[in-house]
Amino acid sequence: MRYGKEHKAETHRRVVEAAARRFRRNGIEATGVVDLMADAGLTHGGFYAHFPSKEALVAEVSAASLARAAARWERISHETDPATALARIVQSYLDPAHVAAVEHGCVLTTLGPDIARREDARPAITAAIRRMVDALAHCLPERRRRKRALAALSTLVGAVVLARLCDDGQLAKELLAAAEETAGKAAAR
Amino acid sequence: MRYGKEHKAETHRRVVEAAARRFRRNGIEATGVVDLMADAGLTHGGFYAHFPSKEALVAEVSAASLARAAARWERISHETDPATALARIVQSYLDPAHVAAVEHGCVLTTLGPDIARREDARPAITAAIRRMVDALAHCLPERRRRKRALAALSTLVGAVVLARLCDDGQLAKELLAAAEETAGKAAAR
DNA sequence: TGTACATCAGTGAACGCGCGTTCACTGATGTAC
DNA sequence: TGTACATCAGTGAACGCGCGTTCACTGATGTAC
Repeated sequence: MRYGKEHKAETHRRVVEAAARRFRRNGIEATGVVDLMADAGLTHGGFYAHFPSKEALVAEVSAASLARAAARWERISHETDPATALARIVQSYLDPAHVAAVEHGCVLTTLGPDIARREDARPAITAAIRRMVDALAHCLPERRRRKRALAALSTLVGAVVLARLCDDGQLAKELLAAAEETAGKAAAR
Repeated sequence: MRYGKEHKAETHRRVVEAAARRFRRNGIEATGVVDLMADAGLTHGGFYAHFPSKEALVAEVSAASLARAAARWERISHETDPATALARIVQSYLDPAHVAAVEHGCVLTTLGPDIARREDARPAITAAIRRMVDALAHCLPERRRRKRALAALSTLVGAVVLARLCDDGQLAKELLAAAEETAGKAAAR
């Protein structure tokens, strides 16, 4: 079964993506190596040709997932005018449909407390948070822009965590709407 | 080993408290029944005289822990003048020392995404969130008080989740300070 | 007051199970001649 | 161009281990007489 040089990297990517979905939907500990390899169309034995351990996969998944999110925010914040960019970022983050799609949701809100306990995952996550704050700051007027960006990110993350905890869809929507107003209008002040 | 009537209830409370600490510090799945019973000074076999399953314990722990937090906020918001009450709630939630003490931290920030996946834990959590929002609203001036309370809670929760993810203590402090200003000054607007 | 018995919170061995990880093996393809 | 060999991504049986849960048992105390 020898393959071309792209092949292994491509498989690696597929496993990381399968893990990203499973971890977010079912939790990290509840996801077995067997499960996620099966999702990627493989058997479990091959796992250790790609990753030294499950912990290393967790670190890679969270780093890759957040780096992608940060890159998306950077793109939006540089390609459009500030006010539109901010609205796009905030609205897509707080979109109820996006909140419902846990398996594709931002890792900060789906795995946050869990990866905070894993020391080796944190450096890359910190870097991504910094990039996200900077992207938000880029959309804001100059006065106290950094402070506002930091607060806006907190509001976004908290609203999504809370909306997912709520049994009651009405309360969840209220939380998202209130957060959108607070984070979205940071620009108008 | 027959005991007085208070005894079993007291043991039950001790197990719930031990579990609350372990779950927050190490995560729910990483905490075994053996571990938390040992913390409470017992052996694992007795667990099922107190709880039908580990899942039931998880639901009880999160409900009890959040009910206590909600009750505290209600007490503060009714015992002091609105501005002081808001400042006390916000400052204690965002206190770096409190952020560091994961095992005593608010369940919304330590176990949030994890308990959002457990259907049977959510009704009690939703009720506690509602009480916390109402307590915050009680500290705010009348105009759009509910919306501000909802946004403030999101900001508090998000800031603590993010601060715990940050490798870098400086960035963590910035996040907390920015959140304090946004959530704390909701009253002054 | 003293004795016999019932109660039941807590014990600890045992269960089946799925976990993360290892490793000898397979076999399709790239490479050397 | 054709053949022999080396490579190595992926396979699947096997490992020890700790998990959640069950259950027959213990023995200190409350209760009945």
